Amino acid sequence: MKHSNTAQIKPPANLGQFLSSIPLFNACTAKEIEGLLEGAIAERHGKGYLLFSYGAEAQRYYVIKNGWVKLYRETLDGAQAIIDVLPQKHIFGETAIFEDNTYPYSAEVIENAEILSLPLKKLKSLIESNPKFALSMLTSMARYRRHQDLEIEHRSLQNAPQRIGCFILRLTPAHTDPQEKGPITIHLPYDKTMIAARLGMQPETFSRALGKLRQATNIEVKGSTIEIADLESLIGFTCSACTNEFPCHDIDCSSCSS
Amino acid sequence: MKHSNTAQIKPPANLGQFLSSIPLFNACTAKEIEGLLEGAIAERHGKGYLLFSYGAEAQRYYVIKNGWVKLYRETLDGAQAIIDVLPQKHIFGETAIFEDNTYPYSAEVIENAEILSLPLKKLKSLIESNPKFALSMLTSMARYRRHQDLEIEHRSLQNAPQRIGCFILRLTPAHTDPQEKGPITIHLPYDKTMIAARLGMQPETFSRALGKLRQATNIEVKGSTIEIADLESLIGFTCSACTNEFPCHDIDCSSCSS
DNA sequence: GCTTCGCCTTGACCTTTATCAACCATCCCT
DNA sequence: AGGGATGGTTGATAAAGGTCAAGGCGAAGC
Repeated sequence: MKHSNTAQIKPPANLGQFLSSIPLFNACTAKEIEGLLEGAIAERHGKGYLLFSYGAEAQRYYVIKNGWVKLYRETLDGAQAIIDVLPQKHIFGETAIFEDNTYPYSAEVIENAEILSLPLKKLKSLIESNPKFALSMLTSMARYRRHQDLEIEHRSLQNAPQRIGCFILRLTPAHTDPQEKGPITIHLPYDKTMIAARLGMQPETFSRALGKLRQATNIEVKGSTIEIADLESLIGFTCSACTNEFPCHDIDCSSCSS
Repeated sequence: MKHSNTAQIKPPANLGQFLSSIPLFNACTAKEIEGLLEGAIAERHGKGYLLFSYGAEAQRYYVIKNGWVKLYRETLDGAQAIIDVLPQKHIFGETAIFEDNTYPYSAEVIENAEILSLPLKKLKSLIESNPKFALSMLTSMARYRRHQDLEIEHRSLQNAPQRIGCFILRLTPAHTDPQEKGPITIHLPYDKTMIAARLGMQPETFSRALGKLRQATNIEVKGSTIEIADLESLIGFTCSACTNEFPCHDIDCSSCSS
């Protein structure tokens, strides 16, 4: 295999600072962070690396330092359902605590990534000992829930070009003003095929739908670079089939746990 | 309007016992239950009664004593996205605590229902003061998350007849043996139109898809009564496009909060 | 009894998306 | 430069589901 499962150990450094920068751990003391980090492992993985499989026994949860990870499940005949595709700073695998200590989905690296893995045991004891942290955790889960609700909504109300438009809009910088005039340039963060799967459509449909979107909203597509000439037009086309107003940015899911 | 928004006050009685029977509150002491119930209101509402609207300020959360409630959001032009349809013993509206104290969806009664509403304040202080309860809450949210993940999966992998089949299977008693031979009779719990919306399809599609399902699996449909002659056949047809094995029953979502 | 209304079904037609197949572009490797 | 991945696009066709319009049917009301 080309994108084989390369994994290298990297000397842990500054991990505490990194963890603290994640909203879920915002309120943790230095001591607590230190506790969470006991037994931490930081690794670099190539595209295609399987972090864990659905149903496997869970001892660790994961934090993305950079890169992208997809969460999915698959049927007996190999069809995959993409549950989510996560960017840096996201946490995943931690819900195994609340199940029977097995992972409720599989997780695979889709863009070369640095991944931190931490013992679930420490997380669990922090939840149990610090009510404030439990509340953070709840807040984080509630955020994620809302993010998933939105996903369901998109699948029922938006068509393919609109789902792509929405995906693109959520890639614009978080502080973008809907009235913004000048052209905005964004880069697709991973393969188009993967984006298609993430949005619940076939690659062919994605390609064609992107074409329609281009025609309808004057965006320019060059490979994985997209230039939005007229933001308002894109918003008008996309968000008319959604219950949220523009600067939704996943309802700020930057602080989600998953 | 025919199904107008009737609401009657009902003398609260035995509410404590009812609350304790809900998994989320299982571990609560009698005293804690009593605290939660301070300011409780039990009401009966007719079909169509709007409990609260998306974005409204939230002071209370709700528990379904019986009947059915739909959670949804809508676009400016009136299209609704059904987020979920909840049966008795479910809790909803409680996530407002973790947002900005507004409801993240609208909630409407769809079958005459008895609904209990409780002050969010008391819930919040219980979470903060009792780490065990916070953990119950987390467990409950994690369950719900899984339930929503499954929903997304169904929408990407199952076609209309399969989604209906899955819906029917989840209505069979929880202890049903997949090998069960004798015919099983179930009743659709609410309008077919509503089920269609819940499953993300049009009423016409539902009607036709139910026809296909009937042909494919030898179920018998008479109004809202369905007789499953051959359970294995129904399972085979339905669950082949799903990552779960049969007795999924929403991964026992009886203990979800929403 | 008849009427009415809400709910459900059916038919005809159209749009959207999936599927199958071929082809192109790019990058990488040697 | 050539060969082979990989990823993306395009065309033809089919299937699934949505839309519009009409009609059936049963429960509730008169």
